[in-house]
Formats: sequence, structure tokens, C-alpha cells
Amino acid sequence: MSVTAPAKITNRLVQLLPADEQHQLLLQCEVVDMQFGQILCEPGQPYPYLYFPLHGFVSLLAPLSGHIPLEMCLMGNEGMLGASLVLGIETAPMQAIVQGKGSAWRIRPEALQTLLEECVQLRRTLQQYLFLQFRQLSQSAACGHFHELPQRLARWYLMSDDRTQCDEFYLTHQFLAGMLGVRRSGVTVAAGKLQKQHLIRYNRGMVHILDHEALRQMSCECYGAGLDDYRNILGIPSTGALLRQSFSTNTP
Amino acid sequence: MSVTAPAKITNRLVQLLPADEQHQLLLQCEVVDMQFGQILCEPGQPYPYLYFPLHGFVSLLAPLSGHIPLEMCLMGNEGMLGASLVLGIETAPMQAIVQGKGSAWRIRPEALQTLLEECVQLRRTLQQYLFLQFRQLSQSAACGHFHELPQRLARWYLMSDDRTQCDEFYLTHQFLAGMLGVRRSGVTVAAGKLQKQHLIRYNRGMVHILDHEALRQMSCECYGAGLDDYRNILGIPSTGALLRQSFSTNTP
DNA sequence: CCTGATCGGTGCTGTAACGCACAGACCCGC
DNA sequence: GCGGGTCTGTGCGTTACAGCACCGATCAGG
Repeated sequence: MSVTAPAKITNRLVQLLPADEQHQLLLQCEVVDMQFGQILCEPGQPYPYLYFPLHGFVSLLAPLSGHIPLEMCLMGNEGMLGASLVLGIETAPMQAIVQGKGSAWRIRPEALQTLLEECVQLRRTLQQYLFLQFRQLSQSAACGHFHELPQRLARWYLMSDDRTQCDEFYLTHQFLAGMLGVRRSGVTVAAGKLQKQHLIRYNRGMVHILDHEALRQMSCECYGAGLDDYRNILGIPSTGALLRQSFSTNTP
Repeated sequence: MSVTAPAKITNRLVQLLPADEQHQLLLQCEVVDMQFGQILCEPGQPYPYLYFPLHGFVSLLAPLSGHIPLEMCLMGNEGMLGASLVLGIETAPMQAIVQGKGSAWRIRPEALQTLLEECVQLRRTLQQYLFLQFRQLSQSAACGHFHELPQRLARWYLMSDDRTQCDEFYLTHQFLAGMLGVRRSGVTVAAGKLQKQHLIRYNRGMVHILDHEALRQMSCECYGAGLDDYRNILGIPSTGALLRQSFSTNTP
């Protein structure tokens, strides 16, 4: 079994569980790669699998006929895909697609359903995470309506960075445009501004985050609100700036 | 007890419950008036009460500093305020405010928590309704981003009409502007178009729906999607056009 | 090495909103 | 009947996008 992955490569929701529940859960999981662009579920369709990302990240998208699906929620190893199963409903509310390739523990919905009946903390954690998604959804909706592109873009870069945890990831303007529901050339202009100010650097899709702090000041309040929510609801910091600090002081 | 209200004035979620659960629930409820503009809960704060609207309707709003809160979800007697309690979390995810005055059954969160442990169908129904809200949230987010004001406005009038069930309600342009996240004068222009086409008529806040069918054609797909969702998830038609038909054929 | 595809920069025009301001119509209370 | 508040209509300049088009730079494959 690949349970004994490197310490940092794990899933933070699973980490919250007591040892016995972790063990039960991981017995039912298998490690899989997530390919860039892979579609993990479709709205209204049953989940084929549920995923606990280890690295890489996944987007939840809301499709609207005649438009490219709009991103509602970004999910890395601080979250999971399929928390709505805790409501006893087997169909997915939204589309999920892999935005940053990586790996995940995956589990069959039936298996998780069974576990949910026995494991108190697992159920509790999934409930909390679902509540968190609820908050994020409403935050993103308001953000997309009121805030302007450069701010939203900065937020997006920061969120992606938090979830990849390596200051470098692959993301073309074209793709970002889809997520944010704007034109590709709009992204180019906004990203160009950030690059000119040396907050980021990019080339043919590879993005480097150069200055977190300045990027954060450029971004809208929604980024910080997301971090706060995570801490308040789950009781631990998300993979955000706070976590990065504690990590960087711990690295040898 | 005021449980024996007129047959049509009830809550459709409660109606879904078996008789014994209904009885248990209503024993813990009291009937209250909902005043226009009354704030029923605040995001991040515990719910003082939970509400099953009987008539009138309530909005869920997402606040963003520097802006008027944006509406995420509209709730009449087809829904309830506080379904997120089924996740075991006592704080409200969003603000709720009374948009159309009316009445409701209200219950203390602790009382509902207790009932949830015993009543299987109550829990199931609240879970389904929460899932539905999840869908509506993402739909509204995408709608607010891509669709244009006249379409969104038509949708809003239809949704309000469904929830008041009387083709006439009080809603000023100013208020609508807040809900939709646009200027008041923008609403005036859009509503003026609808009035010129004889789809609605309004005067100093009193709105009459004149032509449902035409209004529906004018509205975006999101209106129909909401009705479909309700039927698919809860298994009964919402208080939408379909229901109105069956009602109108039943009235003496 | 050529070819085709992808990525990103740039520049137009068009438009749905914005912010702001003002004025008429109507209602209510003193 | 007067005055103040609310509701609605309207106009103006501004702005952040959309939509479209075209370009060069870079990369991958035969």
C-alpha cells in the first residue's frame, strides 16, 4: 500500500481524523494520478469516485448553456471532492475537473457511505467541509460580480499557489479566462500588469509566484476571507500563507 | 395551537414529512409574523430561530464589504431557513432578510437538533433541501455573471411570484437593485421594458404579474433550471408554474 | 527543417453596465 | 395644504468589460 507517502504529501482533511478512522478510510482508498483536464464528475450524474487530493488541484465548475463553465471552488489537499455525499445524495452538484495534475486517494461512493455510518469524526469533518464550500460558493459569487479582474486574478494565483505548495505551476491565460468567466485577452492584460510589477512571472503557461505579500495586497478581500473561513470552520489553518510560514521555518 | 391553518397556507417541506414527524415538529414550532426587512440571521452568528415560511419570502444574502449584499437564494414556503443545521453547525452561512412579509413556523435550533436525531424523514428532507440550495447557489452565481439584467429581472419577478402565490407583491426598484447587485436606475430601465411589453405592471413598489408565459420566455434558462432542480431533488414540483396550474384547476 | 498548434501581446469597436445628478409624481404626517 | 420622504423616469459622461482580429514567439512532431 502507498499509505506511507512522504509526510508532507497527505490530505489535510484525512489528517484531522483519529488514527483508527484514518486507517479504516485508507484501507478502502487507492492512490491514483489526476491528469490535467480530467473530468472527475458531471452535474446531476452519480460520482464514479470520490477524491482526497494529495497534490495537484481540482475545480468545481457551474456550467451554463452557451458559456464556458464558471469556477465556483478550488480544491487541493485541504479539501475533498464529493463531500456532498454526506447529505445522502449520490449525484454530483457540479462538474469537477483537474486543473493542476497530481495525485489523490480515491474511494468508491458506496464504500464511503458505509464508512460514514461508523466513523463519527469522518462524518463531522465532511459536514464541516461542506459547510465551508457553501461559504466559498457565496463568496465567489459575490466576488465575481463586484470585484475587478486584476484583483480576482491575483486571488486566483494565490489560491492555486497555496494548493500546489511550490510557487510554480502550469496555467495558461486561456484556461484562466474560462475559470474567471472572462476573455483570454482580458487575462493577458491583467496578468501583464502583475508581471510588470514583478509579482509573478510566466511563460507559455508556467507561472512563478515571485511576491506573495504584494500579490495579496493586490488581491481582493475574498482571498483572506477564504483562509479565515477554513480556520474557523475546520479549526486548522488551510494551506495558505500562515501554513507556508510554519512550513518554511521547519524545513531543514 | 395554530397548526390547523387553511390548507393552502402550509410549508411544502413540512408537508413531505410523515404524519408523526409533522406532529412532533409542529409541537415545537410557533407561528410568527415576518416583517418586511426583518433580519433573521447574520453570517457567522448562531441562528436565533429557524423558519419554515408559510407565506411571504426570505432572501439569503452574501455581504461583501463596500457593497450592498448580493442575493444568492430566494426562499418561500417551498423551503426553510436554517437547513445547514443538518450539518451539525449552529452558525448561519449567510445573512437572511425578509423580502416579502408573511408568516412562518419558527423553532429553536436546539429543538430541531433533537428532532433531527429521531426523525429520519425530517433529516432526509433537510439534507435534500440543502443540496438544492447548493445547486441554486452555483446557478445564481453563474447567472449573475453571464446573463443580462432584463433576463435576470424577469427571472426574479417569476421567482417572487411563485413564492407569494398571488401575482401581486411589494418590491421597489431600489430593493431589487440591491438583490441583483446593480444600480437602481438600471432596474428602472429594465423593468420599464417589461412594463411596456405588458408583462408586468407596477406602481410605487406594488408589482402585478400580467403575463407569466411571456415573462418566462423573457427570462433566462435559470428560472426553469431552478424548477427542475426542485422536482428532481425533492420529488415534488416547487411552487412554480406547474404548481400554479394544478392549483388553478382546483380552485372552486 | 518545415509545419501546425499553442501561447501571449496588442489594438480596434461596441456595449452593458457604472456613478452621479436632477426632476416629476406620489404618499404621508403635521 | 404644506413639507419632506419615497418611488420612478431620464440623461450624461465614464469604464470595464465583450467580441473580434491579427501578430510574433515558441514549441512539438514528422
